[in-house]
Amino acid sequence: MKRIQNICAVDSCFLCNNCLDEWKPAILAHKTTYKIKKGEIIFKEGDPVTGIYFVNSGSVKVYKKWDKDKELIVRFARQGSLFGHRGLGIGGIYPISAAAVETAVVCYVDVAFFEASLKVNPDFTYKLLMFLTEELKQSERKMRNLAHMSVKGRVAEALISLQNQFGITDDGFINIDLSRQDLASYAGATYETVFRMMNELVSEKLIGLSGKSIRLIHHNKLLKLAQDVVFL
Amino acid sequence: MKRIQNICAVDSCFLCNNCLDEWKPAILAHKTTYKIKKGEIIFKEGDPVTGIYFVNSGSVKVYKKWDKDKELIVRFARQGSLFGHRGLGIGGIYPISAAAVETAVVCYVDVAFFEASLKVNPDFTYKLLMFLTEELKQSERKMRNLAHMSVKGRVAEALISLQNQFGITDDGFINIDLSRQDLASYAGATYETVFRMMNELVSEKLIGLSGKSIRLIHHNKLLKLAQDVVFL
DNA sequence: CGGGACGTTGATAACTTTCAACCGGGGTGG
DNA sequence: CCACCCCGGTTGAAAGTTATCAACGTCCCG
Repeated sequence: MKRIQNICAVDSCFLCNNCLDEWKPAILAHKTTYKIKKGEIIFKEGDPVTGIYFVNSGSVKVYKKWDKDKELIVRFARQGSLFGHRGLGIGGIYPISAAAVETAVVCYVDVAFFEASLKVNPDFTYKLLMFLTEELKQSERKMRNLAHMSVKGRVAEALISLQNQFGITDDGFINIDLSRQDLASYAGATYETVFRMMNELVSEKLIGLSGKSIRLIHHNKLLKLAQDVVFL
Repeated sequence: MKRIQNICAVDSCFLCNNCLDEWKPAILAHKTTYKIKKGEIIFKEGDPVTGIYFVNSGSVKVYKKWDKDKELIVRFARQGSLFGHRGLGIGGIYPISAAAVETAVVCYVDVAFFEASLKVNPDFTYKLLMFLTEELKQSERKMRNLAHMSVKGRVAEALISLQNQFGITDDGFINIDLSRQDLASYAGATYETVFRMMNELVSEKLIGLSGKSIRLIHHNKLLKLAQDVVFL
């Protein structure tokens, strides 16, 4: 996690992009920028909260640990999104961990400044409110899936979700470089089980593989597999 | 769900309680009050969003359905809390359902008015933001538990959580009248399995039963059972 | 008195994790 | 340059957990 020159692309930053114009100079003066290497941990649950992060490029997993070598990936943050905001509110301790999945550039502001932004900038607060509402919907949806959906369904859902978030490359593969381990953590199941389910999906011709890359072939059947009552 | 005279206890209402004083008359003029009988459904996921509810008395379960006769209870709302706010944001459709667990009195304001409150009242928006942040923390915590914790642990966790939310009666029992079915839906497991786990907990003397009522006996052991790394 | 909802229990089936072993490739140190 | 090691991927078998099914009991309400 190396501090670098500010190269924040203002128009793809949640903070800059949703703020009053007159507040932007303050942001630019205040924030710092870091480059985070693939795999590097940014903060861990239990760490005292210092600030909020905004993703410029790359991708970051937000996760909760369990048992030293088990975790659940709660969501991914990528360009234009933020993380660390769960540190707000009571406690002053991050309830989750964050690490770079793909080498990332992030902007950082400390909590005090962030809260000042909220005070000064009601419209920003409102935007953040909407952002949290969406996160909460996703979160509860995922909760229900973990409780009731089979692993195969969850894998299907995870893949669709990844494609929605990261898009596809020119040759049609999901545009993210994710280890199988992380995929498993995202689907909320073990490595081996996810692997087997992937195999089934391949032989049912619902997805295609090329090395680590994954391509969705039969989007509709995948959706149906996830028995999805689409109230996204 | 019967409309009744406004009997809102201002000091236990999230809306009234967190708002500017000058906005309160507008609220009082605008809101309506309903009495909801035990078991009655207030809205279902998929329904178009009409407004936000604030709980005055009683208790309401917020849940997601699955499969006609399965559901997952996401949280409970009781005095001083609100529900239906997940209807905010894009979509205009409730992503969750709500029903009274114990006969409840709730205040209701329509979305337009609620959003007007947010605009007029930055401090209220901020409070709501904090509320959502806490909800999100809870939600993600529960997500992790569903993914990694055993049913027994989840039952323990559910009971502790219920006691924290609803407190205890004079004779030490958790102060909520909840069907086993709902308890199971809250813990995210089947009826029968939860039943068996309750039996185990009883014979381990961690909890006590009296009819439907439940008393926690060995709080610490329950917590440990839930292997809880307490970053609440 | 009958019916239905809820509670209780056991047997069985299905699903998922766990464990253990193997493979192949990339990087490292000798 | 090569042998080795370690990591991530792959596979099979066994164990453990949880859901499902079926049956029965009980209480309350109509």
